[in-house]
Amino acid sequence: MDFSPDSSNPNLNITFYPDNLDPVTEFELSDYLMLDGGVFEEDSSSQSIASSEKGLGGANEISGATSKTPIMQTEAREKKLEQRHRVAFITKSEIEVMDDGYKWRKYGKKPVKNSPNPRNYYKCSSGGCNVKKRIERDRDDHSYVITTYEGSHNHYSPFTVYYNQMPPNAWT
DNA sequence: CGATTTTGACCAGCGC
DNA sequence: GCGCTGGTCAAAATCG
Repeated sequence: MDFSPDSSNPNLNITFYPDNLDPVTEFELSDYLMLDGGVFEEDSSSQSIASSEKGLGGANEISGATSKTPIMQTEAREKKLEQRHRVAFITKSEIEVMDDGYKWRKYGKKPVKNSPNPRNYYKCSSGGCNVKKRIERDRDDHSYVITTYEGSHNHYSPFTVYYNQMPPNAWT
């Protein structure tokens, strides 16, 4: 709420969603890793999240997801969290809250140990959809933002809907 | 006026 | 059993 989606967030754009990333996007995906907690059934939906639903996977190089990732630690606690699709992104951006097309409602904030930065908890506010999202800044580089999605949406992103309804060249 | 953020309290799991 | 940590809830406040 401390930011207006229009003026102060030039990087949050619809163009960010479709297949090809728009050059306009100000932040760069420096690193992204996918953590899938041992799901009961070979649920490939977690992968589709990374590739299609996020629209980022496509041509992205999964450049060594180990370069700078304190997240790897959390992998340990991953084991106890079963059946939870988790996708973690490390994004370089000044703005932590990125508009991925869904409506997120913040439901909590916590100070992180070993970090001066708080961590924010969001939930998808669409009816019946209980996807969670966790946003936190890197404690070393304040310019990096760690975003973790948990679960899969029951519905399409509003942006995706628009995209599907629009003629192929409506984005130029 | 409805929806969303804020913030502290509450709760559960884990380690010692 | 106790205390710590991370995660969630809920009531009040705020925004559009």
